[in-house]
Amino acid sequence: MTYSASALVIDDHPMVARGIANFLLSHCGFDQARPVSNVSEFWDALDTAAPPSLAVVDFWLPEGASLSLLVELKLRCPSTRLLVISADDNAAVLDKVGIAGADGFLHKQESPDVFGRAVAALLQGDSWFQSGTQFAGREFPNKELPVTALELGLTARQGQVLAMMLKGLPNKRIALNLSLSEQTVKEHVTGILERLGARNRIEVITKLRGRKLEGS
Amino acid sequence: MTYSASALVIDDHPMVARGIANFLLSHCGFDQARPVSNVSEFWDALDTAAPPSLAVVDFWLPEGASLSLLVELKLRCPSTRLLVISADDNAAVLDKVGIAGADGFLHKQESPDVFGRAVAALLQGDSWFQSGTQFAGREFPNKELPVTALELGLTARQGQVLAMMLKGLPNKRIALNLSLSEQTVKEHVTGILERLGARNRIEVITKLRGRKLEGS
DNA sequence: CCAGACACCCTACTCCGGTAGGGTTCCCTT
DNA sequence: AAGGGAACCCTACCGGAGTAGGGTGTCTGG
Repeated sequence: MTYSASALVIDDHPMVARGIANFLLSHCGFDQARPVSNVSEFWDALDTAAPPSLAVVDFWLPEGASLSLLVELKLRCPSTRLLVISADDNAAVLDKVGIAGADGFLHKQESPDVFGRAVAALLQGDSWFQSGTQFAGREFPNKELPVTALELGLTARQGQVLAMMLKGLPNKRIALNLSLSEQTVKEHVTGILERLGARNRIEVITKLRGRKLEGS
Repeated sequence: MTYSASALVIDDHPMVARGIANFLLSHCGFDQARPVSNVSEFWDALDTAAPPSLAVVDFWLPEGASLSLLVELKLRCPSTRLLVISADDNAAVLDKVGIAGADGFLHKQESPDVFGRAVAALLQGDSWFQSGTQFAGREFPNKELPVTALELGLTARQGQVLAMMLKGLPNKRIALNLSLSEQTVKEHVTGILERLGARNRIEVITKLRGRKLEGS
């Protein structure tokens, strides 16, 4: 279980990032754990080293950058496991995080023990969404909270296409609705899949579980 | 709009069925509308005549027969439009009805005017789910109410396959999980599609919108 | 005892979804 | 002026999904 594991930890409070990084080194068998405290530092770190096995991301980054960061990260380092931490126990947060491609979610005030188990689970390829219930779990009443296309790092057009994908429309129908060629729709779909880190439209649909997008 | 339209109306209270049938004849341009008040009568009527353009089905039939009746009907007469009526405004009802393949849903106490518009919408190929919001609408909080495979007229095996389909698993994976050949899975899938009146798995997923089945 | 339903397997085919790799236009920023 | 990104179009290809049409064995109810 203690392979060679590297981590990148981002939290806008440097001490927190540092603390987590140290914990990973001393208690989780990581041989590398770099703490950063802002987004550009984060990308720098990514560019100057091999993709880490784990990224720990604070949800409340300035300007709400975390969601797009998650998406972007999943895109650039598909193999990196994503653990999101937040001081906030809002179900909506957890929900959005799941959509954006995180592999796990934890409250900051969680005990080190739990933290360690979550990390272990992620490294093994499992998910960890607080209390072990996959974010599809029933205690999150799925309030149809709208997710904006922008939050997911999508273009406006991709957002329109995604909205129809979620209704279950096939490419041909979407093309008709938007007066496009089927091929163009396919390209938008490909873009969406890439962004959301899904392998096909079914994964997208099950991830977003019948949620609605901004512009209806 | 007033083609030759025929209807079959089932309600366990004969007077209600009769009243609706008359309304269809006098106000909706139907040239045939047969009221029946129990299930066997219903199937008899179906066997002895061409599939009607519209079926009006009371949700509260004895023994909760309406759900399986809907599924069965959709299977035997795919072209028949299905309007479900209920005295009950429980969101769960509306939800289940949508799953079972109904094209529209109405409260019994709805005004004749609305009733007429709903019927017209259905005959045009549209859906009608109370207040025009497609049953995907936001005012139904989607309580993850479990639907049993049996309620949908599925076999146990089909239920297992469906559960995995809803998680977004491809046939190959389902086959592995159940130790089956991919082909066998395909056949179960085909059976499910037939039953639920869907054209592909995506329609199934969007219809059931991430709900859970009985046996996990 | 036999019909029918169910579960299981097979080959062969079609169609749609998604990828790859070409191209044009518009617009925005450098 | 030049580059980049987004939107749009095309052909060609591959793999998964779903259908068609064959087959086997088991169990259950008339």
